[in-house]
Amino acid sequence: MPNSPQHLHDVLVHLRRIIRATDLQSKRVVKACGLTIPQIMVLRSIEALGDVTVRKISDSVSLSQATVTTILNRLEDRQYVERVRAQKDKRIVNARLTESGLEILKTTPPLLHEKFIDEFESLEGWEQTQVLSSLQRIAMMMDAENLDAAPLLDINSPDALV
Amino acid sequence: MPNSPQHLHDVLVHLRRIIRATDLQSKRVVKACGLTIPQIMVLRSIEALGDVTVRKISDSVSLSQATVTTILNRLEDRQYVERVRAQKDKRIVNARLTESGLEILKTTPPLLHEKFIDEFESLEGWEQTQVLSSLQRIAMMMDAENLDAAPLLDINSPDALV
DNA sequence: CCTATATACTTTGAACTGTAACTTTTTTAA
DNA sequence: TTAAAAAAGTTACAGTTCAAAGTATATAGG
Repeated sequence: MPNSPQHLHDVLVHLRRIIRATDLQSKRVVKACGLTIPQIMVLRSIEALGDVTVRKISDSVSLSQATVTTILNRLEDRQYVERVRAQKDKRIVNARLTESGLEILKTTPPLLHEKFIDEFESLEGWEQTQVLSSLQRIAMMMDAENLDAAPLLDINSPDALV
Repeated sequence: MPNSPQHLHDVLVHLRRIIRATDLQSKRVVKACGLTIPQIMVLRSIEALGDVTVRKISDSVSLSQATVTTILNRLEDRQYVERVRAQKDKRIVNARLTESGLEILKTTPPLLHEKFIDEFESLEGWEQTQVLSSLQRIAMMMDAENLDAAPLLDINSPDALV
């Protein structure tokens, strides 16, 4: 018989640790290259998708439009990105990488900690799959927006974002 | 043969979705009871541990001391908590729940979305265990502080924090 | 005793994050 | 045609989060 209340509590504890570890990794990455993880994800997303709207970036990196706007502001201040208003529909803003943006992207480290990467890669294939599918399951269960069961394995994001 | 780069990328994507879902849930909880998830976790931690130092709270909720301080500031402003300086060692600050603090705690909803709780509880016992152990594994692999393999199942946190 | 170090906590500064309200532009419908 | 509704972004605001620097107190060594 599963002990759900205890398990749920443990889920919460582990999630908090994971969120914290992610924050800490972002600080490490900042020290290494001057950009935070969300900034790098936005840059890579623009690189992968070409000139792209704020909405598409926000879908691609799982952040709200408002958050992407503030991140774009900072990236634009530093001239890694420029905004180009679309001609046919003037509501639309396309983000575009600058030369410096392309340059800095080359200096960015992996977004997951090396320890994590090493340990994950040292897992057996079936273990990797199990971890991944659990993670996918949790992501789906937590996604209160899509109340219908979303199709599995619908990952069609730009690659090499790690 | 495992396709690690793709898997690592997928791990990152799912983690981001999970972090976002957690943020969104916190906003929902605020609407329901006026407190954010971190605030509730701190309050429950104080409730569970009794008069307790900032350091212990920060360990218990997996947040830095500085973060707990700012959360305590807000909770103290609203008089849910009071700080009591220890007599024998005046560096130490103990946090204590007030009457209102105890009251408000009774009104707080579960910290995981109801959809998540329902779906998690509907899983088979072995599935719950698998999800939980994957989560624990990820949390451990991401924890760059503890480079040695931490012992499994060392969960001794106060209960009913969900 | 007195200085150096360590501990407990707070402050500061910068970034992330979302909702709600707002502006501008486009589309729809009367 | 023109008013209403929708869509794309931005702004305002409040909270979270951490590292690093700062403050106050305690302990250890000379």
